[in-house]
Amino acid sequence: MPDTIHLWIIEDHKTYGERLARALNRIDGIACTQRFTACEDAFAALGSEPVPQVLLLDVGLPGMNGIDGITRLRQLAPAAAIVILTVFEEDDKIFRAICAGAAGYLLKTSSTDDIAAAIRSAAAGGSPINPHIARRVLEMFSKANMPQKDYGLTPRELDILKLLVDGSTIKDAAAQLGIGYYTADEYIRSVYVKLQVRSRGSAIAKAVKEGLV
Amino acid sequence: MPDTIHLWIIEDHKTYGERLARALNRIDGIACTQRFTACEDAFAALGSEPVPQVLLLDVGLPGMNGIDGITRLRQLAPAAAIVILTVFEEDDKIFRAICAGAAGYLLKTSSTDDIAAAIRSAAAGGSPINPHIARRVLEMFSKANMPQKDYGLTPRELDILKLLVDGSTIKDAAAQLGIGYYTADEYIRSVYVKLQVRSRGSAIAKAVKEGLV
DNA sequence: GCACCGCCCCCGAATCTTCGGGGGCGTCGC
DNA sequence: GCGACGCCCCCGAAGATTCGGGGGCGGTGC
Repeated sequence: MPDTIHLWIIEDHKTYGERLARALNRIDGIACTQRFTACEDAFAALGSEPVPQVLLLDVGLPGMNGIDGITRLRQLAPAAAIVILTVFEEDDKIFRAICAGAAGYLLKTSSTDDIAAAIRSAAAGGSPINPHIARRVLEMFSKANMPQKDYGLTPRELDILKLLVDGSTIKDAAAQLGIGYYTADEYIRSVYVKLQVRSRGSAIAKAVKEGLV
Repeated sequence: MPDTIHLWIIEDHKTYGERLARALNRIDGIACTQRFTACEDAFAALGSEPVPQVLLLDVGLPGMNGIDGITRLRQLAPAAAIVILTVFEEDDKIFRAICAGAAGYLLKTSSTDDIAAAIRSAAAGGSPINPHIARRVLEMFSKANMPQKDYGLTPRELDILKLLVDGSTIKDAAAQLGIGYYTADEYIRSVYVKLQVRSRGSAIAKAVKEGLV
């Protein structure tokens, strides 16, 4: 890594931001070229200053809520990797920050060295995540995709279900599968029983929600 | 951390596994007490041996596919943190490993020190993830939750749509909202136009898929 | 004033869905 | 051989849905 990484810090807690900037500047290969105490200031600067590779952001409180700040920053500087540095570790905050496009999530308990390493990997296209946070993310991830219940649907039943989800009528679906209308109807009824629903609509909703298709 | 972390390694590449075990054993606070070349061997050992805190697993190839291996290991040793150590970085593999309950994901390009640090944070309840992989996970995450398109549905239209997704008929939905059947029908038609679908089924599927409800 | 839009209501006819029955064929395991 | 099960087919009647029309009320903005 011959080039130094240009870094901006957005941090409303003034003394912490200052100390962090000084500490990081002492490290080889990292140059903190700007420091702000509010997202809005950074928006303005993005118009005139060269865009940094990495943006360290405290999704704290000031004015604009941090999440929207990420969104705006991403619009203004798509190339910059936005790394969150905060004290919060609520699932919801983490979740929304990630959805808004954060490229990393650190806790303020991290050491300067950890932060420096994180900045480097963010600049290299990685996503440094505090293991604690990562555990949360992974849990959310698997929770969101776990309920892969097995309803014992047969292949044919799944075929029909897929077609229904795609918007076919029973008639259409039967035609596409090359079977008779009544046969298709039969399968659908069986699907209803197995999914414990009593209508096409609920079956489709359940199928999509639980990723059966 | 006064106690040493008990570690098992499951790695089909014999010499790599041996070297890694030796290297890790030289590190303070880590003891690799078992080493296997196939998941099945580990299953057996879990019956008689004390369960390790951390399980380093190469989701490579032998016999059982690695993903199912994770699932089984989680059943047999729910307390153990399973950390994947592999050369693969395809989205699908990563995704499924995480869904199966992996607590970490490292690449074999990692240094021994990195691996040791990862083992420590896994034992402490964290989820060490290679920043490269983390980026992938975060992208999957935000991609899965981004397409929050705005179809310009009115509040009333959304009400009806929600009820449809929950399995109501138009009549039921109308009753629940305290409006007439024909009015409900009206809204539904409008939803169809806005979502560009032509049937209840597709509307429900689209609504669920895109998280409009 | 007038257009536009959200909200509310109505009708009829064609079509689709649901659910109660009825049947048959082939394969697998006991 | 017999049951269980997947797959295939059929009927009819009650009810739901879709789509083509029709109407009205109140608010917002030009």
